Amino acid sequence: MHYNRPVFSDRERARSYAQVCGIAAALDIVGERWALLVARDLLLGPLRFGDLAEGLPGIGTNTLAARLRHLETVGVVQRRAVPLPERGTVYELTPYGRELEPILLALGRWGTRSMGHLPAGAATRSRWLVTALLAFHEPSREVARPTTWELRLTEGTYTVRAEGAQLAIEAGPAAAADLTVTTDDAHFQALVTRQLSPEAAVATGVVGLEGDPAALALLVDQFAFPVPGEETVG
Amino acid sequence: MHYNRPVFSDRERARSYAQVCGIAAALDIVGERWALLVARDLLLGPLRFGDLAEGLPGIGTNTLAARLRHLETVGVVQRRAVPLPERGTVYELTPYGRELEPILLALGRWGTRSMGHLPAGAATRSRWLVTALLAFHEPSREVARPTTWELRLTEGTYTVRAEGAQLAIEAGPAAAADLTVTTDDAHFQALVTRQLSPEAAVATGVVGLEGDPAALALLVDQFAFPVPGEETVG
DNA sequence: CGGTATCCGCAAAGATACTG
DNA sequence: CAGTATCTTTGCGGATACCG
Repeated sequence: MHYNRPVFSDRERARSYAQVCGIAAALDIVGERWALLVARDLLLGPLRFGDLAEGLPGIGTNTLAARLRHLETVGVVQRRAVPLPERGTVYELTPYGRELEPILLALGRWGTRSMGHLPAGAATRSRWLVTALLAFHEPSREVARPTTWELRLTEGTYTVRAEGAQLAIEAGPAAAADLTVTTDDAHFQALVTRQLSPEAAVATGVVGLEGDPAALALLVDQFAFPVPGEETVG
Repeated sequence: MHYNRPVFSDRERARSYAQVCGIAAALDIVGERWALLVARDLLLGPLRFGDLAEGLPGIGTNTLAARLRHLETVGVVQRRAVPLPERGTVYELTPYGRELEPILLALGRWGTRSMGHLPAGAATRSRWLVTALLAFHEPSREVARPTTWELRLTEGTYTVRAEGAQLAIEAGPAAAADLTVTTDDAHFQALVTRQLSPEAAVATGVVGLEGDPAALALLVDQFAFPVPGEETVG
């Protein structure tokens, strides 16, 4: 693996902590406001500028552009041209940026216990819900054979694939899913947090299935979300 | 475990990402400038306001006070009165704050590969060097029997204790050390990064030992620091 | 020593308008 | 759609003065 040495601008140098410490160095790179949230939204695959902006309510296009430029300079994000017929540019994590994944997921588990402070009108995105699946995946719940689910949620479709103790999720439809689950974010969240049983979900019709119905319980079982209200900080 | 629900001020509410996402919630709490560095410096034990300020060059006492107030409100840090004869107040991590440790250490390992951008005059602290020991501790290098080292470095004394695959470090002298190592930060760093052999260190007198000299090689062996120049980003 | 309070200047961030 | 330009607001760093 080879990377370029990023050339820091005067501005970046001025804001640098300038400490001989790995933690401070990391924060020089991803410590600015919004930076880690950009990385979070890219965990499930490349996104266009507009999709990123929509997924970061309140960021302002100038700030987003500045962050992307910075993250590109330091080797966390890279731009890639999308070929015809779609055209355009997408942003994706570099291999180095992808190594933030376990850190982001651990941070997410830690922060979940402090979600009590969120205001009533807090923003919701399907992508964040799906990312939480990664965070609360329980490797010990191994699947007997490789299984693929397609999740059609409020704002998009995601593919979940389990193989042994491994779980991989990416944006987009599945090539060949064992089960396709169609529902909205709220009901899907109720499912994985065990506030809505798979049976009830199907019986009441709030969740639509296509494929092997038994795979729904298997999906829910892959995750160990904290019980709401327990061990909460704030 | 019970925590209070933090009451966010108007300012904090205004800066909140307000996203239903554990990662965003975590950044609402520790995402501001300096916040995670305060937590880092508290990993090895409680500190006074002045010690914190000294360990965060450039922070400004008002900003430090604001951060500590915030971290206290959200349940990451707590103030504690120090009894006589010392008197005063120290800040320490709460149990919730202590759970940041693995995250901070992982972030530090990640950021270490980007330390190439640091300016020539970057600040150095014994505490950060010792924290790096925690980050690069290699659990597979189990010690045959519990061993305690006392490190007398440039800016203070630290106690390292290994037991099986576990390693614990805290600020302050050891009650009963197998070996006391006296040297400056630069030579100690050279030791643990294997740029200076234990034999050479002792032979040239740049490292002073008191106790079982064989324990020095054992200490160095507990850590797997990345080889400088290899797999560097920036 | 252990902070708090205040003022200044700068740079980042938010909002919005605009352009290729 | 993918940004840039501009304006306003806010946070941060630095200095200093002050108080228990």
